[in-house]
Amino acid sequence: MPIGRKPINRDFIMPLNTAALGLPICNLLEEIRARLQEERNLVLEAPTGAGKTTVVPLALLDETWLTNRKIIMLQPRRLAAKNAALRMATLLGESPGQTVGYRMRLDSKTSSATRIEVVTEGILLRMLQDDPSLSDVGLIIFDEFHERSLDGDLGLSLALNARDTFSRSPTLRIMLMSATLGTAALEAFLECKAVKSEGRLFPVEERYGQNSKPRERIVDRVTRSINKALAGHPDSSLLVFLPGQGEIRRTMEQLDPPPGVELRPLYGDLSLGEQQAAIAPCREGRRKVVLATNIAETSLTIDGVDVVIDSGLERKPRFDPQTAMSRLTTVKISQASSVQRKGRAGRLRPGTCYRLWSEAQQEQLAAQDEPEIQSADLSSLALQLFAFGVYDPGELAWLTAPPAGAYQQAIDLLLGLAALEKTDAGLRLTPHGNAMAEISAHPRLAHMLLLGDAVGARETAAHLAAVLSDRDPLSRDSADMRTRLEYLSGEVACPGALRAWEKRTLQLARQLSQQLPKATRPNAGKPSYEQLPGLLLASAYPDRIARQRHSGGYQLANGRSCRFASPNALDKSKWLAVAEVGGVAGRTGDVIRSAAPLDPALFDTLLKPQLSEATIVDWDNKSGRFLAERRTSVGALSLRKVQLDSVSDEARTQRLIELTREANMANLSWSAPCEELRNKVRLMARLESDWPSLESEDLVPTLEDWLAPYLLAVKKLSDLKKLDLYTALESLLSWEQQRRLRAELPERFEVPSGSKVAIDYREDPPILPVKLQEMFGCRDTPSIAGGRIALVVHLLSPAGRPLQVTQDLPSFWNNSYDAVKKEMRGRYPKHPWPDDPLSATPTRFTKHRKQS
DNA sequence: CTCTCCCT
Repeated sequence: MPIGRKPINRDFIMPLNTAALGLPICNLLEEIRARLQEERNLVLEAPTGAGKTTVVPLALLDETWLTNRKIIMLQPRRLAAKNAALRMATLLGESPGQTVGYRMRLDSKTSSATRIEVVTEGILLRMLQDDPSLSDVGLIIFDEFHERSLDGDLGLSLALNARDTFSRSPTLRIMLMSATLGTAALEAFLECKAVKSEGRLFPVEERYGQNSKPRERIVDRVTRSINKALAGHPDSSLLVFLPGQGEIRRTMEQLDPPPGVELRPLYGDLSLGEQQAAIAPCREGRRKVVLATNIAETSLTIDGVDVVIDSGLERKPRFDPQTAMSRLTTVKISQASSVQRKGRAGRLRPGTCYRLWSEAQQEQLAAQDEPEIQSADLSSLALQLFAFGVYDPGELAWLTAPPAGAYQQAIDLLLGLAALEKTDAGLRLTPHGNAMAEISAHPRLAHMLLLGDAVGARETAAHLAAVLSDRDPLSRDSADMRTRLEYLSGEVACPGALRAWEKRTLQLARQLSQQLPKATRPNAGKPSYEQLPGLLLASAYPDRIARQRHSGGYQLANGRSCRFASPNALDKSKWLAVAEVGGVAGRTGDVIRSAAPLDPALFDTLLKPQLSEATIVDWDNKSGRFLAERRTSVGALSLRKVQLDSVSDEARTQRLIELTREANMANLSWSAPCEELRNKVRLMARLESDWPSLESEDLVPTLEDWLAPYLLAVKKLSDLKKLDLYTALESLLSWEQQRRLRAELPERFEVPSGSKVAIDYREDPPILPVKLQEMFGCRDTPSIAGGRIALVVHLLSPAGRPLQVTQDLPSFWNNSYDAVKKEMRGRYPKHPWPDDPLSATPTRFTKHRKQS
């Protein structure tokens, strides 16, 4: 025991908890202790109100396996972390910073005596970076793990990895605390059995909607429901869950509340004061209707509410790997979320929850929310992994693995920001990327900070990065990023309402600035003061460099179009560096939320690395030949074109391949022999391995390999049709394969009459169409490929009409021939219809010709 | 038809 640390009187604390607080979790403490004594992983399943956050860490403080190492408890939110530390410290008769401390960005209270640290999830990643073995930590508790935040998932995977990599004794213990749904997956992942606790909520009655007007707008349904509930619960305050600000505003416009009822909006964009006003209790004799977004589901609790009205909807961001942008979508909530929302009505006494959907629909909701890792921007995660020496996410164990598409997008972005480079041994972190990983901001912003430093604009870059890494209260009024910079630099006095924002943003900026490498001398050229905001933003968001269209609006380097939501002074600028783009899924065009003018002269200096050059070749109908031009572009925006004198064979071939690929090879002449070759090779591939595929879906991706040599002769577009496709296809087969193809799958088959009948390879199995009389005496079904493929024999009448289709000739002679003979003898009397076809002489002629 | 929540 460290000198000077007061021994903790657990006997005093625990009875206090049990008796005074009556927390259900207290009955399970002995079991939790016993389990952690034996096992290194534990899942604790406990609903809200069980008291786990306060009681569990304190109860484990004196366990011998801790060997004086710390307990780290993770919280998804700053306020919750601070509150948890405060409650625990109070129970010990201390204040935060003694035995119990907390740490979060820009705010911490810890000391050398601190044994329990409550930290936000992002801090754990920084801790791991400082000490990858976590040598002074004995237990990590992930609280509210069911929320499945990106940092929580990543922190768990990295903590498990740290334990495996630096195995020591006693080992690091890991505990997940989660709400009641979905713990089975956690148990399986950590190979342990959950300890389950009761909750402490009052019963809440669930009332489902009738779904009588399914097409009614959500705002109208909510309005009706609020009016009904206000009448039906004359003394109650209401909490209404809506997806977003728009619905809150429209509902408030429609409502005409009775006297004594106050309407209070509540969402994250409101200032702290406005949020507190929404939560504050009413004056005596009055009641309130709080119209809230998801902020009231987890972050803020509203006391004095015993009726909840749940629209069943929420807005969620969805990262689109195609455009590297997140956009908002309105989606149905999960069952877990509906339980959480309902619980808000039962905190102090029994309550009622109105759900605006039917009981049958409840069953169809997803059981739980999708883990954030499945729909998030993964560029930060990818950079962190590389900084930890994890070059492939597959090296870690994941509860939910990062999706491949978004991960690849993240890698592409990091390559574009020069954080990664390709080497013969695969992708590696560059020194620049290493410096980026040290900075606690999105990789785009970290890159911008380093560039700002290199052009002698460290402070401006830090101000911009700070603005862009947090909620931006100015975005409603102004899209021009320069407005923020003027406030933060002190050039323009900041309005009083923005003082809190200004203070926090400057704090953030200072921290970011301190994370940059020590004073490097500006070495990358000197932009002018006017050029700076645009340059910095364009370095962070090169894919959102935008150029005005003649028709108005802008086109982005990523190919999409966007515009300002309302007339804006910025649209005098032909070029913009756009930072944030908004827009709701399903609506056409995106909205520019923040941007700065961009000086195109920078493309010749500091932004030169963003340019790409390409030779574009195309067929020119007028001159009847291929023309080439050299094109300089920023992403999808073309800057300059220069006509070239001649077209190289290589460039022309490449263009022809593109055209062929776009046409899915329909621009080539697929003759009957080509088709037959393809059919035959398909047959052989079914019988044997090692045959190439001539299917379109396999040929199109490999056009460069097999078609390119034949394209050298194609000087005009019309030459494509003359190209010898058959030879090109055949060359995909080895000589031996070509020989065997002819031997195994012959063009013709010799039937008993001596005719050499063409086999029809268009069907599988192939068809042998032959006059019935020519097959007399044939006891076995004809076959090819050394007897491995029985042909489908189409037995034809003398007029060439199919009489019978069979793959079993003996059975035909035995069973069906007699009936065919009876019917046909009258119609074709000149042809032979013998009683015993197997001993008759096969012939292709009539009786008369046969005799002659 | 003016963007959910959260964090280094």
